[in-house]
Amino acid sequence: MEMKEGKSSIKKGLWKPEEDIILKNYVEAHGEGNWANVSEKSGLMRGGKSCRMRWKNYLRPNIKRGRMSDDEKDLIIRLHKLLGNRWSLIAGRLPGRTDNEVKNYWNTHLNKRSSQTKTTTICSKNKKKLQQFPTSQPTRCKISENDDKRSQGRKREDITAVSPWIEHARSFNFDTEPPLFPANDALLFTDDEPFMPILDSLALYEALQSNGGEEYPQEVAGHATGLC
DNA sequence: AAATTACTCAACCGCGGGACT
DNA sequence: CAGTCCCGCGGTTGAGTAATT
Repeated sequence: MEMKEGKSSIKKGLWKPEEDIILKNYVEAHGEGNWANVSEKSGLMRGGKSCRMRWKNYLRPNIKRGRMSDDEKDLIIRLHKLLGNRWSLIAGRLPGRTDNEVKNYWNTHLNKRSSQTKTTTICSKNKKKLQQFPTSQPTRCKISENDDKRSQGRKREDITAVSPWIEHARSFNFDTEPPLFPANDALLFTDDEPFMPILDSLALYEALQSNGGEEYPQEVAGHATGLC
């Protein structure tokens, strides 16, 4: 897996304007996809993933850059409360914004803010960080030794370590026990809760409805209302 | 003015999953 | 069915820069 990108000839680091032009021209000529071949065929010495990421987060048409509007902030907060860290889902509701941008924005602006006001919705990973660096700022600190140790042995198992809420979720029987929907959705979801597929479409529906009810797929609304 | 600290965000990495052979 | 390839996601890093001392 990812063998091709392990080659030493693959260039890394910030993209230069001329590389952007090459990639943009190539994608506009050949379309998106088949990223693995892009570097080879376009002459870029970049990995497929890097090309895809650059296109998706920066070069793609209709990318909206700059400050988040209040509406966007509000929607991010609302959707994050409901969906958790599913940035691509959240970004999908924000025209012109990318998952990376939403994720960065959350981590740098909103997470900081919420950690100041909320005490019960710190995700398990951040808990660890906060214990390590007892400030309200969850972003990285310049303690490179810790950083190195942190980056080593970074594995999925660490992330998916069983926590009490997962155990709780596992014990929840959706077949016989449909979830209740309190008026205050904060009671239903916290950052510490797992993704519950059965609630996903409803969560989106509710989030969007209370945000002015912009367009959403019919089947989502139907699914959601069907549950209610 | 220089050094240090804090912050932002583009980019990288590892992984899971679907498609294909 | 198993192996491989590719795509996309989410977590994390680190360079660049702003703010502070």
